[in-house]
Amino acid sequence: MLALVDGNNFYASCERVFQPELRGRPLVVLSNNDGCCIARSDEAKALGVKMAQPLHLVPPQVRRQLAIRSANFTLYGDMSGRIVAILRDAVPRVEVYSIDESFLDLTGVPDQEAFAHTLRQRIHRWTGIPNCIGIGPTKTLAKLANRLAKQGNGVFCLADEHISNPALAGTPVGDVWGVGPHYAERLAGHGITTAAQLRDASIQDILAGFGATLARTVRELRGQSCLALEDIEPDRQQIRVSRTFGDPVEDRLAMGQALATFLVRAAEKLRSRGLVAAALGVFASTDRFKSNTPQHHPNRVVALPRPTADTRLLLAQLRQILSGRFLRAGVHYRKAGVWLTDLARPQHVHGDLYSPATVGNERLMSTLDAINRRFGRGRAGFGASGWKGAPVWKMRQEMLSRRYTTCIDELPVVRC
DNA sequence: TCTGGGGTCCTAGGACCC
DNA sequence: TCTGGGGTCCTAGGACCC
Repeated sequence: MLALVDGNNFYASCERVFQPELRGRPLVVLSNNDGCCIARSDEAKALGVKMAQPLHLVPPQVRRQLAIRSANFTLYGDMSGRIVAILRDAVPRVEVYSIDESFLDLTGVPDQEAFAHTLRQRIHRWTGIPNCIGIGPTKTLAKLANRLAKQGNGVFCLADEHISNPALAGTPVGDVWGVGPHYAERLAGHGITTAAQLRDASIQDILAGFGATLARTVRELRGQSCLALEDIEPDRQQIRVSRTFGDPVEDRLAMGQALATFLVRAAEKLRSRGLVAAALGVFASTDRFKSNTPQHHPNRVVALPRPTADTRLLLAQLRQILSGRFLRAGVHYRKAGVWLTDLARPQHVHGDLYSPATVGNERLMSTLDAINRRFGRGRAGFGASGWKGAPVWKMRQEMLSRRYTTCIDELPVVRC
């Protein structure tokens, strides 16, 4: 049996831990650049705020009632780590599925429901994050059980004998993990609108009409495990860093500095995972919502001469891309990003007979990383990123809370 | 005025091989 | 009039996830 532990309204709950005045109030957390609502407290959901709804499309009378925060991923990432530490202490095998969800292998746990109740309370007490736990024989059923737990008392078990129970008949098919809006609509055309109907559909029909992924979901709903617990995280295939700018950027120099900043960050992520990249991609785009202005969406991928994790070599490639006709003069770009692909462990890279398989100065990079780890991200950097004050391309974050758990100057103060 | 960021997997079709 | 069969690899696009 597997358990899925999920933080309730996770980002909103993280904000509430350190800002008690937000408790009981309708609260939304916005995406980067203060664009969309990506987390909502129960009270905000009750007011009708939708997931990923742009804030400016929330009706003014609703918006007036909302407490609003900019996304504070530094805080959420740290809170997530605390929860994972509790989980790893409780069971040997944990798969961290996302920032607020983990799968647990409950093999060997005698009374699983009692265990889940205890664990749930411990997480709440030790971190302040309310959470729910779903238990089921497959990941898909554990996900579904988690959803049912949220409607009930925080823990729900979909044991084998219950897989045919009314819970699945009462669950819209679109709420099943792996069924998105597009599939849900097409399934409805086949008369399948509930989880129970999907479970009972013909595997052949689903395979032919929707492909292997959804057929696997059907099997999982029947209690046949098709998705293993991945407690050893597989290596990334791609690392991407991109941002929407607070204001459109026309200036080539500013665009170059923005892209260099993203690339520096991507290379840090690459090294932190012990990988090298063999290809670099760069893109930029104009505001797709402004159809009356000139649109341009340049996108280029280059193979690197040799795989590397050296920021300087990557920046040299970026410079080369930008020296061509990548950007157009006079165009206002709204978003840009870089991605590193064809990732590999350096010891697995094939070289040729006469030259090293990978290139780059590892000692220099690890020294740089050590400095930034110790003194804060960006303390030592590269001229290409720009250095004179706040960049013109910075994102909008007008309601950002403090880094309560990761910055010594921003710790919460308790008075009594 | 204002619309996120970062991932994965699968499939169909084209190019190419013998 | 007549034009095979079987395979791999790559890529773009679509679907999904949080």
